[in-house]
Amino acid sequence: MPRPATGRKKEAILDAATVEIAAHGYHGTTVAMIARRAGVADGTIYLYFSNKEEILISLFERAMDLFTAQGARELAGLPGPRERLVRIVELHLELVGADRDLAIITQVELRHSLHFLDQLSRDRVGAYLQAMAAVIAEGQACGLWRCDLDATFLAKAVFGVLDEMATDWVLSRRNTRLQARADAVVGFVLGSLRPQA
Amino acid sequence: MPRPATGRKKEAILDAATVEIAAHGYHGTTVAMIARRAGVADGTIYLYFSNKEEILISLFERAMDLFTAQGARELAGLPGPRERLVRIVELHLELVGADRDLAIITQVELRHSLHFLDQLSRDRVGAYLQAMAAVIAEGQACGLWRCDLDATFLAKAVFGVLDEMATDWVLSRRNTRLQARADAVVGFVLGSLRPQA
DNA sequence: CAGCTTTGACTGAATACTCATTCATTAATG
DNA sequence: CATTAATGAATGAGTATTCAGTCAAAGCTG
Repeated sequence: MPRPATGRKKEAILDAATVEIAAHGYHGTTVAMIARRAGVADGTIYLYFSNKEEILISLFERAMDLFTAQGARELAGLPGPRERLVRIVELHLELVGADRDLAIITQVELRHSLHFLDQLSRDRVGAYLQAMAAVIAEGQACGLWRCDLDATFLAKAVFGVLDEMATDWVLSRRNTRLQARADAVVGFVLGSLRPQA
Repeated sequence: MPRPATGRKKEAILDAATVEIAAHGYHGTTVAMIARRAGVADGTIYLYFSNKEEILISLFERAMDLFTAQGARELAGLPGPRERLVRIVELHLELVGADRDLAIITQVELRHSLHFLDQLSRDRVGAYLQAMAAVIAEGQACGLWRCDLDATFLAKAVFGVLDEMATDWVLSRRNTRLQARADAVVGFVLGSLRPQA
């Protein structure tokens, strides 16, 4: 191997790790398996990642960066909180549903240990929840949605629904598309936010 | 120690495993750690469980049996679907919130591998979801709740909300009680089920 | 440009562990 | 005594990580 564009290997390692970890789980995947699939030597992994766990973290961060980038881009143009929330729901299901291997990792493998989940939750997912809560608060402020429940609470509830749909899809063997549930979820969520009678 | 009441040790091992796994995670807990806390020898564990994973499974099944037993008992006396669903929400939060160590295991540690989660999901959690869907379908049948969404879907959505609240509580460091969120969750869930305007 | 030097990305066998599981032995019991 | 629960040291399989060495390319020099 001469001196090929550095950075290609890092991507190759992350791609290989996604496939292997989705198939065998984090603990069932050895560093050697990832190296083999990526077409690099075991040691090469350690030129790009300081340890096995960092591969998993990088995987998640790469995915989350794409997610938030696309989210920010798409939401910018939308006029009201209703349109934005609907788009958030659609995007969530669309992006998680786009790559089953990655979905297995985000919905199952990443929920490893308290310490791990705690850290992820606090950082990236926390920001996502806050963004959702802001949209909901806006809808509350203009009288569109119920105000008897806290926007942060409502955001968590909506996230819970989305997350459960995603996990259910990952675990279901049938060959459905996650996106197909978007209408039902939108119906549920908008229903739940209507002002109380 | 030769022949003391058999069965006590099994419980002791499960209790010890709950504490250790909650503190260090499943993979961070060694069989020796569980044995030490339970006050038995390493080998004794294998008189009661065929391997380490079976300890985790037994743990979950013991908890789930208590859960469904109490659920069945409490729901029997309630007149309508509304009362039953409210009680399901309250019980879910009450029982998960009653033991933080156990909650760490059900909300975090058990979600380890696809294979594992898949199996649990299909069996015990599947039965729980079906019971909830039955209550919702009943409410739909008597015109109490919206009929434009499938009862099975609605049950999953409600479960998602409950599960997210539980996970959020487990990860939050503040010393709140999970039960304290019951009113908000009930408000959200009943709101989401109202018939569409 | 032709030889020479330097570089550092890459390799993969060897290391240095950790732990689940076993089983020969011990001791309580009826 | 015979039986059997219980023990815990020994085993050995499995694997993350290291590191001494390789070699293609880039830089240097006259």
